[in-house]
Amino acid sequence: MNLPAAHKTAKAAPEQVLDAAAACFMEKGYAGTSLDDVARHMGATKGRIYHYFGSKSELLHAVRKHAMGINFAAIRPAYNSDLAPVEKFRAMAQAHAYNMIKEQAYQKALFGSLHLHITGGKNAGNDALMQDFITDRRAFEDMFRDVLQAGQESGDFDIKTISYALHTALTTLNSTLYWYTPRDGDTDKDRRAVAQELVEMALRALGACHNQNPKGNTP
Amino acid sequence: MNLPAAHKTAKAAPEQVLDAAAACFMEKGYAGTSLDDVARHMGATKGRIYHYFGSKSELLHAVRKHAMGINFAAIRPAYNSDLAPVEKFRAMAQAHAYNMIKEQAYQKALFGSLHLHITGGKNAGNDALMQDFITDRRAFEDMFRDVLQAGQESGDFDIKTISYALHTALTTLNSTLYWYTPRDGDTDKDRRAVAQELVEMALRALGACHNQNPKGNTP
DNA sequence: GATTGACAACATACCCATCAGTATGTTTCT
DNA sequence: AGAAACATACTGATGGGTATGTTGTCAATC
Repeated sequence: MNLPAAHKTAKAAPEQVLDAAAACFMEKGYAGTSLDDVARHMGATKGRIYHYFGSKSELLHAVRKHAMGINFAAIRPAYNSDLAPVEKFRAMAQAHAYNMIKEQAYQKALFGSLHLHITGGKNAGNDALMQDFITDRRAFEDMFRDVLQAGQESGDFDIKTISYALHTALTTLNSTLYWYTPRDGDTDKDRRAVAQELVEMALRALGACHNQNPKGNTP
Repeated sequence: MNLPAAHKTAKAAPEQVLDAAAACFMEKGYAGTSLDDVARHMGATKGRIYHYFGSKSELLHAVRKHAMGINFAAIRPAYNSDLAPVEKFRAMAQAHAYNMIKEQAYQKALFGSLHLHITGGKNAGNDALMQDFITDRRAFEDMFRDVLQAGQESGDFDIKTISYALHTALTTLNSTLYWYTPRDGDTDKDRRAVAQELVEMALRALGACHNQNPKGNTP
């Protein structure tokens, strides 16, 4: 009822807050970021934030939710396809690895929070919200787990312990978050190439030696 | 000159502070940890901390230094050996992966800080201290890089981009920090077995397919 | 079509708890 | 006695949260 007409709407206001929060959480971590920081990052004040989000932890949760939404959307098409395990994994992995490169802000904010939960216990925000997020994360991992399991049973993968293999593969695909610095002149093609190399290594780690990828995949 | 005699010295006082700091930084992150938290964790007060360390960031730096010292000590024997590239990598990787499991507190504190630097820029502590740490970290990575390069040139590894392969391998070996929860009944043997599975996957990711490890390594 | 009023969408100003750092004791050993 | 090894008490600044003010927009009414 109060859409800013059709002036020159850059982006919806709540999403601007989310973007600013993601950027700040990425740069300085959740605890290290003040709401004044977030507000300053978008040229506003705290009033703007509290108008849309009830608290700091709620804002974090919204950022995480947004990030997870992106992640699910990225791999779902491949997951729902009827490809064979190895090829399905390749498609999902490629989409995910590429996604990690492209949405660094949200993903780093998410992983920073995730890291603290795993390691610490009951910190970093409301517990109910955190639990909800853990459930999402679990569902996401299970999509990959399914494919690994299917591939193991069909003999296409050579996996010893599913859990270890799953974490290793996902960690590999996520690894760009920890070392890839976005260049100013990097094209979409570059990013896809990086993702593809990671996918190849992940596939080899899973023991899927018997496939030469035909150079082009999931165009 | 002031060693606490030979009473029942559990541990040197400064190291107690380091341990407490590492534990707190692991649980709640650097920014999320107050020095009162650290003090409370060892049943003392801030006076104790400031008696040995000049500031919070200096304390963080000491924790990182300590962690890096452990890391170097873990892989140096294998690095200085005259093993062939693949076997040298296996030995280094095994030692490192095991080390990550055993020294979780220091390592998580270290990686939390590392993560913020990579992603953020000039935060999380004094910049000179941070630069010193980055140098250490670089030197550590280079030890693995050397072995990868040697293995690539000798044809023992099948690596496309050294940098990507290096990060993938290290990330895999570090990955336990993000998912392995130390059980109460886990023996040293268990930990070594987990490490070994990761090493095998890392080796396969590096294209070192042509070796069946003879079940026992670096005893 | 001008007026009004109600509400969204913020900004400003303020409150209070927390926290890094300091200044000053107090104890214990040598 | 003097210094190491702390504890206690305090300070200034920061930050999450709140309370209140201000502005623009739209819809009903006149």
